[in-house]
Amino acid sequence: MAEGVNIKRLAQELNISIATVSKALNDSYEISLKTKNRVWTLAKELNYTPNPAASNLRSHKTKTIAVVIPCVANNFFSLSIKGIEEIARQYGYHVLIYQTHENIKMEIEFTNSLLSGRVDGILTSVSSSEHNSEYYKTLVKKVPLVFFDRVYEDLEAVKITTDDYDIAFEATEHLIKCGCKRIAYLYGLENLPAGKARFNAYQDALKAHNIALDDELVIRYHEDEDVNFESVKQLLKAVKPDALFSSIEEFIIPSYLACKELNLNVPSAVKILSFSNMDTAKILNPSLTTITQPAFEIGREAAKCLFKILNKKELEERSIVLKSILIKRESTNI
Amino acid sequence: MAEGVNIKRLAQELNISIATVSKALNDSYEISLKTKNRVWTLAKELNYTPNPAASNLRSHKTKTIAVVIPCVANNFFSLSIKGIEEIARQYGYHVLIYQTHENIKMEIEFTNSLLSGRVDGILTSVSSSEHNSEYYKTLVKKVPLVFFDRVYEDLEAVKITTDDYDIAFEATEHLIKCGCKRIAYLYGLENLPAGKARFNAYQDALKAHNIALDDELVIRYHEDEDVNFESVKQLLKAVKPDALFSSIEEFIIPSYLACKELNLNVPSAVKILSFSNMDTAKILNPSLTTITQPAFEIGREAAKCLFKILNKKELEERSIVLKSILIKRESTNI
DNA sequence: CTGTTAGCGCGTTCAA
DNA sequence: TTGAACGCGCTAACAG
Repeated sequence: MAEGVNIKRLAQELNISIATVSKALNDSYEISLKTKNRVWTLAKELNYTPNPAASNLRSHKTKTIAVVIPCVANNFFSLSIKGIEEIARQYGYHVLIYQTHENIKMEIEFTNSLLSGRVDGILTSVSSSEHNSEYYKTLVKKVPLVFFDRVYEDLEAVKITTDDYDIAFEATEHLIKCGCKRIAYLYGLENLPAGKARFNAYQDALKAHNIALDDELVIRYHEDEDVNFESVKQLLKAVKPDALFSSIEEFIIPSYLACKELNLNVPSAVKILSFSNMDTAKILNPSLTTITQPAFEIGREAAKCLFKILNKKELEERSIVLKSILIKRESTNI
Repeated sequence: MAEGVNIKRLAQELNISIATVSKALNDSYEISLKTKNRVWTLAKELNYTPNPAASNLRSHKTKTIAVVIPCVANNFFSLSIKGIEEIARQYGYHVLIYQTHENIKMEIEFTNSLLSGRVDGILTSVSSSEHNSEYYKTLVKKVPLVFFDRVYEDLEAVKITTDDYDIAFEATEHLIKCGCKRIAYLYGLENLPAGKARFNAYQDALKAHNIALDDELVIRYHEDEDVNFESVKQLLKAVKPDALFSSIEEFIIPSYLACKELNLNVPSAVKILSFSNMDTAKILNPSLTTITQPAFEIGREAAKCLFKILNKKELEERSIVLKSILIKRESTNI
């Protein structure tokens, strides 16, 4: 029934011009309420839906935004998408998803493919593999773009991030107050501001409490999860830390499994603290303390900013920083 | 640089007609290799990308598919999307995401909004809130549509599902062999074939082992997680089961928390077994046995089927059933 | 308030 | 082998 119903057809049936129908459907002030009503009722009757391609071609508006992220199968990003989608619906927008898998080439390829007018704007959380701000420097001039969570420091752009430094500092202090002296750091997102801020906060907190830094206590994320497992195991055996501060949730599983294999009780022998948006972290109580980023809110804020830009509204801030939450666990409580 | 580059521009620069450029770009047999090469090189030079709206308007092909699911912030669905995206990329397709939040009205609204030619095809996992096969009965005739995981039984359509009955039977038997006699069932997806199959398998397995069914051992999923927590707690207190078979992963957290609150050791006092795609389930070893659905593969298969349909290729099967895996845990091993 | 006209960028006749 | 012309469905100027 909806097949082949276009404004031309509506115009014919109502004996008015195509332009009038178009204006009526867009609720233009030029059209009388009476005519509008006639058009609207017939449109509903015939189940008319505008052809998006035609309207886009003419108006240069796609009613579509793109989300370019490393991966959807990740608690943080899937929650962000949920937030983005919610806002997009409010504005009647559609949401395209692109996963880069931390591959900078795909990131560029996808983003370029969006430049031909497929979307009105883009939300991006950059890949951690390489630094690529030159590319984005020219890109932000071509298309409305909002960065969220994973951003580049040296880039003039609209950014939604979290208080990585502050919360990591607080978390480190928490471990110290729990009596930990040899806190290992599982370093992720090295190439990004978020990763660096977390690591700096860890170091600064140790210094502030007169605890010597020790390079041996730091291990770096590897994309092969077996390697991470081995690294953590090696660390636990060789350096004997009393806590593991995991800066990304990908380190949680190898941490637990390594402790288990070495018969190290969590949290009495080794405490584990991690950035994480896993719901299941609740079950790991009392052994896991988590830093939870407001992923859903980040998605919402990022989308809101983008729509402000699209609607040419003034942004109060070009950079918004949301607060994370440190969820302490029973036995690690002070 | 890519701004305003269209076939008209290419035609002008090369002193040939627009039509020739169009044909050359589409590698038409009518055009000489020499001309094609001239066009292709210039196109690359000027960074030409075709306008998707225009080409869609003309050709009725959008190079876009939609995924309509209850929620992305869910281990199963986010993995499915990952699989879908991977296949879509291979075909040069774009992926739109719509979350219904188990709301049948949104499901219909979204799906209808896609009928005006915004996408070439749809992948759907239906909402569990209500039965709605009448709607889909007419829909499948209008647009290429593949159902995955959550489907309607009484619907002639292409479906990708998993072996819910078999695996739930195997899981129940596993619990029985571990010595459990009073296995509680946490019932989710009641309105869907998957949910019913799991429950039937549970009952049939008990019968096969001459264990009496007991309605008191069954509780049903409620969307308010506090209610679920209370239900499980109540169940544990009043009926004293020796195992909880959770048919959806949403029951895992309330199950653990309830056991904890009642000081019931898992798995020695109560065993927990659940459908789940959580990576972190690994940590819960030895207390949790999981049934893991091949979410990623389901996404891939569903997408593959859809593209076969779009390319008018013959489908070998209109219904594909993939195998789930029962991951047994140490202490519950036989 | 309503209608006429002219494209948006592309693909597909059909004629040369 | 190429090109001129038309139209997909809609919106935006401009007339009336």
